[in-house]
Amino acid sequence: MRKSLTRHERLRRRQDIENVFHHGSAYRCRGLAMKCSENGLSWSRVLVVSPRSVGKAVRRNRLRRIGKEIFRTIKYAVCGGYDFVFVVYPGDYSFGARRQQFIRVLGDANLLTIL
RNA sequence: ACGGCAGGUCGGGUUGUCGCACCGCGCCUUAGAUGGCCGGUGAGGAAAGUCCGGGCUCCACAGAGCAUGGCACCGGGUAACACCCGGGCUCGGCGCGUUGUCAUGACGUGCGGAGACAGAAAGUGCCACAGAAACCAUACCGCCCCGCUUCGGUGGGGUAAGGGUGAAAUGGUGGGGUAAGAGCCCACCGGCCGCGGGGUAACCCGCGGUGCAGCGGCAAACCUUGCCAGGAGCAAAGCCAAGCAGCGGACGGGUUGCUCGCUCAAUGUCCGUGGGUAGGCUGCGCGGAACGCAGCGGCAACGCUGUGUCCAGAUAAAUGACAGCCCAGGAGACGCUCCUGCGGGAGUUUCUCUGGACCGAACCCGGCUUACAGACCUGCCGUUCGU
RNA sequence: UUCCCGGUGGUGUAAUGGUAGCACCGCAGAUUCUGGCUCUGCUGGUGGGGGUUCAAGUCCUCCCCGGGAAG
Repeated sequence: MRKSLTRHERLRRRQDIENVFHHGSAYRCRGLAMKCSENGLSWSRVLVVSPRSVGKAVRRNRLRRIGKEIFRTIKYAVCGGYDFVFVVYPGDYSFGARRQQFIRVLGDANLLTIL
């Protein structure tokens, strides 16, 4: 399976994002929060966001990119048909630790097919 | 060699795997830039703060003035500026020379530095406390003269040199003069006025006159003078499809044969128009105040000419993840070399560990300001070593 | 992205350019058998740097922090 993460697999419209934030189910662990809701499509869409408390634009951009990278690499195991919003909180975590956070939160939501 | 100051340049590189965005009249595919392949490109010196100045867009606009805001030595640069360059003046620093003092100094000159540097003889206002007095008048302690005196002082007058107050006290220093004093008089310095010379100008130099009652400070207080500014900002603005609110028109039942009128129900259906917001496209990055190199002009900022290059375009917002090697830098270990005051210090091969700051384009430029690990270059200063 | 406000002790607020006050809180003492109330005293502040001025919380300028508006 491909490991890409194209424009269609990202949440881009303001209306869709507001919808997930207001009506989605919430899951969280230390360092990460997730909201998701069904989108009626055959594939999933994702958005990674870092709050103001992380720091300045450089640090927030970097956290967001790491989050996108993690989702890209574990995408093959995630159920389709959902919109995800990940909120990445600050903390001194390695790439592997961040990856475990994503897997745990998705597991709590019962949206992992294998593993 | 080390350290400091000032100015300038740069601000990690490279390989592999996976991944992202844009571009190509590239190729395949598809109803269709739908998907794929190939190739190219992909953050900064500050992209930051949003403090100035422009371009660009729309609105307003006959012309002029007022208000408001900004700027303010002079000349140049520039599209423009509160920026830059050169010059002047003032201030303070260091060095040198002359002169003087018990001492601090004064003057001249050189170097490098700072300055929002128009006007306080147009007017208004403020200058707390202290002080006699803070700008229009004058005297607290004093000094001097005259009178009285119980010899302690006291009354009248002159004076502003000395003391005192204060951030600031009516030009400064020295001499003459005087009852004591005072630009009262003189010399020098300062100020003002006039003339001459130099300079585009700011300003400078020289000569002469004037005792200087026009003369304190504050304009980042009001203000005056001169100059410059119409307002908003790419979320500007334009276009596209859809068509919500609204607007216009058409379409009902009953009463009667029909029309008007009245009444009832529906507050609907269809057509047209359609502001704003949301969506898409343009604006938006191949031709510009662009960048590199060379030549010429200019003290310089900068300009001109020639030649070459095309160099990010995202939009909940593209440059990432992992691994390896190299390059700077830091720490440690075993050795080796040199110096030694025998405590140690300096340099270096190899190995190990560590390790790259400030920070993310959002219409685009020119500046300013602020943040910043480290490296390199140039100049000056200091210390040490060698010649 | 653009624009606009604000910052004074721990908290809430005053201050024509001229000694930074007031209230609550805190601390100490007095009063009380003890605590509270009350009384007396004290600690502690102009967000930071630079400039103008004799003198700056106030005027000018550059940063820092906080809040708000437009869509």
